[in-house]
Amino acid sequence: MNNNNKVTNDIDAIPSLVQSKRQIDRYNLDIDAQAILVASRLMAAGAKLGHASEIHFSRFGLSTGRYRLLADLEDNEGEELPSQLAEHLGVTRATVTGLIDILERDGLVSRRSSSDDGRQRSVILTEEGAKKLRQMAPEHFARLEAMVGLLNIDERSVFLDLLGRVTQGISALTGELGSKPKGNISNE
Amino acid sequence: MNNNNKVTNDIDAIPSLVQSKRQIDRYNLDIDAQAILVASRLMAAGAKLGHASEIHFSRFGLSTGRYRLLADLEDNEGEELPSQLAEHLGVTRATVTGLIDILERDGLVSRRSSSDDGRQRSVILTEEGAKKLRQMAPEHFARLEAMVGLLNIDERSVFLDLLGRVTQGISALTGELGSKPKGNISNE
DNA sequence: CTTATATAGTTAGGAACCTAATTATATCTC
DNA sequence: GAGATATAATTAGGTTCCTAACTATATAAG
Repeated sequence: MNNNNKVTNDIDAIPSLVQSKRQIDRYNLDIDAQAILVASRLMAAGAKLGHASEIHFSRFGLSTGRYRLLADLEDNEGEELPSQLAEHLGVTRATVTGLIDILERDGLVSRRSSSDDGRQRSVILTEEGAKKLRQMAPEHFARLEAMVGLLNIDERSVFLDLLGRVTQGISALTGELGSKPKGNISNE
Repeated sequence: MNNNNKVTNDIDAIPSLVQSKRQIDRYNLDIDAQAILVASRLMAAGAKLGHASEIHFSRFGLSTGRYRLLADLEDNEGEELPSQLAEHLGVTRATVTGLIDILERDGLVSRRSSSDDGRQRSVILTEEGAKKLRQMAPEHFARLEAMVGLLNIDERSVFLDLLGRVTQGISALTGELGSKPKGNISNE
């Protein structure tokens, strides 16, 4: 029952429609229970994916954030400023500093002071860092592809469309009540 | 350019299809770029939602985890064991202990030793905790509903179906290479 | 030129969640 | 009933990311 319990744990954590209904009914709110279910399921999925992602990257001695930093470096000729990395990854500069610290310690990137602007210290993908990316690519991408393997091509397009719109809607959580979501999303 | 920068940050962080293509092409892998895009977008959405959720609940003096614990208590007649809570929330018992500590400090729950089993200490939703849930319900659910407001009823069903299948696929990240995803998901 | 202000990166400290070890109680097995 | 084993909750310490404060350099205003 030990191992079994862990699996059950994940599955039981999936929010149900009856649960959503019950919560709404309790306060006599005029809310669509399925909408709440969508929100709850997306949160659960996001948390699950985040956790799985850390496990995935830990096999290569990386974390999700450190992999994303390396990949972004590779995508930019192997050299970027910390501020650019922060923007690309959608994290703060403070977080980038921490990611670089560990990657540098492990020899996957190095720091170089700029002569143009004494405040800047650009980050460089080392040969070892490039090798790491090369080595993990086949397994990494195969697993990502397998993850969406239960969806066919058309379904993937639909999913991207719907996910994009829900993602826009996330601002409803943080913005002013009753305001329309803003920001645009393209598939290119 | 200060405030503007923060908004741009989020938007730029959205992964693009060309980016996925470039990464796959670099290593001559036989992988569907759109599949990688789906995976990347879902990760980005999950992270964004997680962050927004914390901001949302902080308005009520709660965190996402602490709210979920209160809501689960309310859904179970206001009394549960920490181990049950851990299972329902999909977190470890250690995490539940930490959540309870703060909720108890704030007077929203209390702990009671069981006479049945001396190891158990059940958690009770206090009147103040119930009041907190009552007070936040209208705004909380209205915001959740608004979040999926860009999807009509049919689209919500489709999204739930597709999200469910992708969620099943997440095990491809953690499981053995080439193994089929397992576990079932119902909409009830 | 000097003072004020903006910007790049870092440091310090905090929140949320994790794993592993610990403590206390319960339940088997002989 | 005594010793081994299992279970409930907690504690200790680590990871990831955050905000806010700080340092150093660059730029603008007088």
